[in-house]
Amino acid sequence: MKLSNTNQRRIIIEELRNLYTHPTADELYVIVREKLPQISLGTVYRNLELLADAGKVLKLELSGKQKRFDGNVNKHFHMRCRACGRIEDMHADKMSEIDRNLNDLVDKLKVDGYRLELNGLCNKCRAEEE
Amino acid sequence: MKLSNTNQRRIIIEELRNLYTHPTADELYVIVREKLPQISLGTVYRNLELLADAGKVLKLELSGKQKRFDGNVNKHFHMRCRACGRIEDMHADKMSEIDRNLNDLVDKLKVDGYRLELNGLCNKCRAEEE
DNA sequence: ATGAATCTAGTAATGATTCCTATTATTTCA
DNA sequence: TGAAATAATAGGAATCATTACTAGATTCAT
Repeated sequence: MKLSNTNQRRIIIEELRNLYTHPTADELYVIVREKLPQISLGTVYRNLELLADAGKVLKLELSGKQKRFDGNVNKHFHMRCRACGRIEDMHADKMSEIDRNLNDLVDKLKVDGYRLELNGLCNKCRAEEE
Repeated sequence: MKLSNTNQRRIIIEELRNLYTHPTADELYVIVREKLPQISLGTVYRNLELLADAGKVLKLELSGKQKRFDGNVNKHFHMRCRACGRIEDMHADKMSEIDRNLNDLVDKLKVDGYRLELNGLCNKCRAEEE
């Protein structure tokens, strides 16, 4: 099925790409409503699903009961902060080395791929701890 | 809070340890009911939670909407089969090497730990594909 | 054995997500 | 351009995994 160009869809993807918080569908709904007050939550869910299928956004199946979404489709890792629960991106400088490590792993185990969630302290909570 | 020794709890943990299927709470409920026909689903949920807190079973937060449980608390990986959805254990012979790889990763990223889900074909589906 | 602590079955409530439907918007191409 | 065809929407209902509640039963520590 071909995706139409609707206002709702355009604004959903636009707002998601402006965020670095990996919002849940309902969090994004609140934000999108500032631009489109009559949009429905179902529309947000449906579009996030379709956009994820089309590879335009990432659907994150991390721990926790709600799914989260990411407008950044470039390869990177996610860390859940053990203090506040926020999801933080890990744009490691050592990315290529880590990537090599994990590809080795996939190779050795003869599998297709992996899903990795890191656990630790986000920058904010680390700062507060000191 | 100290855990009492109830029939229900004993049989739940016993049955879980006999399984290698990483059952959901409701799947385990069906099995436990063969021994305790009047047990309630809530009891299964509550006990799995308590046993996980006590480190006696593992609560797996993998992708998919239902949580799964594992009576094997030794360190190992899980793979979700892309064909049938089953969760299979990865008791890699190369475990120690993999473990080293991942500990390096944690070290480099300065995080506390990780949660890894592998994706691939389980033994059964691989056999059927041939 | 007994009082305190813990647990149970059964049921209700919750909350994230999906489904449904009548209506509206977008696309296609004659 | 302007129908007809396709896809999308708002709003609300339904689903389903999980958690919460409660009165009565079991287990524990002494």
